[in-house]
Amino acid sequence: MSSEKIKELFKSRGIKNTQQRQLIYDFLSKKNQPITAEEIYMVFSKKEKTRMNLSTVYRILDTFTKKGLVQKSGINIEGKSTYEINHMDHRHHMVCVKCNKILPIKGCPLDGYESYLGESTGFKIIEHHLEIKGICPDCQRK
Amino acid sequence: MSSEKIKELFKSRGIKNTQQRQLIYDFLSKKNQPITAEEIYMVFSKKEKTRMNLSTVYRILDTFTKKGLVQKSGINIEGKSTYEINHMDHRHHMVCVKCNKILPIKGCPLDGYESYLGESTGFKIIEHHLEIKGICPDCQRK
DNA sequence: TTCTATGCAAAAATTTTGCAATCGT
DNA sequence: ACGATTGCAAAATTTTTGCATAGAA
Repeated sequence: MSSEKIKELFKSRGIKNTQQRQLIYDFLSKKNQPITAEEIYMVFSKKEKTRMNLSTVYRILDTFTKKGLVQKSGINIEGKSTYEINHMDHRHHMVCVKCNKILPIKGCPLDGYESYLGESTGFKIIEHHLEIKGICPDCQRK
Repeated sequence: MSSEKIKELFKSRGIKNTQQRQLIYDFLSKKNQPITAEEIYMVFSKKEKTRMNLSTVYRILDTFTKKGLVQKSGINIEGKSTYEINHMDHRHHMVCVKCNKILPIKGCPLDGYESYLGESTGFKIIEHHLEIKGICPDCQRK
């Protein structure tokens, strides 16, 4: 997504277009994985050209979350919260218990099941949350 | 589960049977829902008869997790990690967001899917965790 | 220009740790 | 009695906040 497109997206949501917000949004949309605020901070604080404070990262993630651009993921990495782009399409992940690598899963295995469950139990289902843990191919070889 | 049964369970896992561990295990198995360390602490620190320190709660949860009795849930409540009993029989629940009623689900909707996922990605899948939220029939009528 | 966002430093909140006292076997 | 567990206080870590400055509309 181009810088101009992101700017438009921000405008449509009433988010002021700042350099830091551009950078974080762009980064998250490319990352496509739950990531901690600190990881984001590390990426940018190392670069000479960008000014980026950890507080700012937290504040921007908070803003994005409130505006629905980002969501706090259920996954914690070393005790830190993680965030990810809020794909309009519902998505799940696998987490490697050894290296904490996160892999998105294509599609949702509960598609269809939810409506079946709702009908058979009378529950009005609002959302679900699925976490799959395992060992990734790399760590299996070690 | 009786105090004696819990004691046996501890013994079988090499966990020393202390008063605090009994209390926490008993509480968690009845609670049957993700809960924060602080919530557990609050429950017991208010009672005259029990001594229970927040550090102890964290340490016990850590011990239980390592021994497989408890698992850290993916869900964070107000920025705090949550923990829940690790049921040996693989089971899922629906939680009513209005009255917190919990309804077990028959069967696991991911049966079969896990092996498919493992094969197609090379991940060695260890476990999964599913939470379904909705509004129960009773609360829909209100 | 005006209002908001950022950086910085400090505070608040959560989780972990060291050590002496206590408890369980 | 011995080693493990707990309470307490303090440290470490993560997240939030106040305020002056810089930046966007």
